[in-house]
Amino acid sequence: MGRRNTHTREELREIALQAAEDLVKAHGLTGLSARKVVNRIGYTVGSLYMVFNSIDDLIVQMNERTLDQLYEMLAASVAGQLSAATAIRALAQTYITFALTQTHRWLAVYQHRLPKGQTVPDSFTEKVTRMFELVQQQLTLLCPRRQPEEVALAARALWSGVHGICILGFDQKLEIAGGRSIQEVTGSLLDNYLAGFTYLAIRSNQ
Amino acid sequence: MGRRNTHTREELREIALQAAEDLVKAHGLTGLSARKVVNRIGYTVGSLYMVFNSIDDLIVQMNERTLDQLYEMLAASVAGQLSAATAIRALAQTYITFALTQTHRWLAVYQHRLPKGQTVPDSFTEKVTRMFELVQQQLTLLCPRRQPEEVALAARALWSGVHGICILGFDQKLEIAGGRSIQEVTGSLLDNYLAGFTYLAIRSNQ
DNA sequence: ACCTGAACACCGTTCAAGT
DNA sequence: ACCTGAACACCGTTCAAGT
Repeated sequence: MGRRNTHTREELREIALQAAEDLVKAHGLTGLSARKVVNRIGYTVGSLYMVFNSIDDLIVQMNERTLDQLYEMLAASVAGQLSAATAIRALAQTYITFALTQTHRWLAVYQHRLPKGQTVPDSFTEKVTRMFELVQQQLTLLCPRRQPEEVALAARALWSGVHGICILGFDQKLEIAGGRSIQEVTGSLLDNYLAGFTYLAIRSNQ
Repeated sequence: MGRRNTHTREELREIALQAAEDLVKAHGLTGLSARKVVNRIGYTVGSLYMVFNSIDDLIVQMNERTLDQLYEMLAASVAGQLSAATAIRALAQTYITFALTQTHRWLAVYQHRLPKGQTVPDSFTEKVTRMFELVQQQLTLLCPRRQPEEVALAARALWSGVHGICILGFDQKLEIAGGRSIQEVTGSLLDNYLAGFTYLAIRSNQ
């Protein structure tokens, strides 16, 4: 026993995070445990604590990777758009598609909660902020004469709205009981919010 | 040991749910466990399974009580309002206040997820639907000429939006990084969405 | 019929002991 | 320095045994 050195610390971190991701993909955050992760990579429980402070630390790092991948897809979906209006709709559609196809990984980002006193690292918060800024940029293009603070507020309202629709959509809380699809509800949110946002902008300039 | 009969089945269920609620109030859903619940009420683990099918069953029943109380407060806040517009704002404010004051109980409703194949009972879904209908009623009063399906869609979009803002607001995901208060973001959502919803209604009637 | 408490298969985390 | 595996204090769930 002891001292195998088949992997560097960084390699160990990498394969552990990959194993964690696979477990979450297959069974959700509930299906993840320290022992299951190390079983997958041929180590024992103790070794996990050479690379991670706790199982929560591992989960946060796994979730940061999910946020990275989500951001890449969002950024890519904006790139090809001709107008700010279509770009915002593309962002929403990409977010929904990610939530629909990577449901377990996406849910894990929001489901996981750190114990009492702990807070998520700055790197995590930055990745969330980046997403809001992507929306904010397009809203600025849509209404260039609006105050930046108003646009920042709008980006948060709109993006939280899309997120809320996705969250409730998966909890059988939307579809059931005469409910509508996530796409339809998001369409209503974007149509009416953006109409209001641009209309009120015109009014305030008169 | 055995056969104390100090409580009826219904009383046992009641004090167990109350103990669970107290634990969640104090420490969140993570602070809840079958053993902690029975410790609080002077029983042993096994007895819990006389009244509940599983710990998830207990949590679902506890969450239904939270939804009941939330609904009562929402319904009460609408009662005193003079217009549909102020009623909708009152609903949002009551929802936010509930989330801010009963954070742990409110979070537990959305945080808890049933294992793989299981679904939440119909009684649970109905309690969620009731909330949407409260908003839907006011939107119907606000725009009486709109198709009922459009109003239903709007209620879901608007309410999911408010919910999303609350959820992200507590995950340090809104406030941090030049963020705004939950109240401000909700204000932006309501102002712009309702402006768009009523404006587009006028346009379509011209 | 009601309730216990031991048993089982799990957790996360720590750490002396081995190489 | 790296890694193990036993130990500890927890889980949820079951069920024979007691009253």
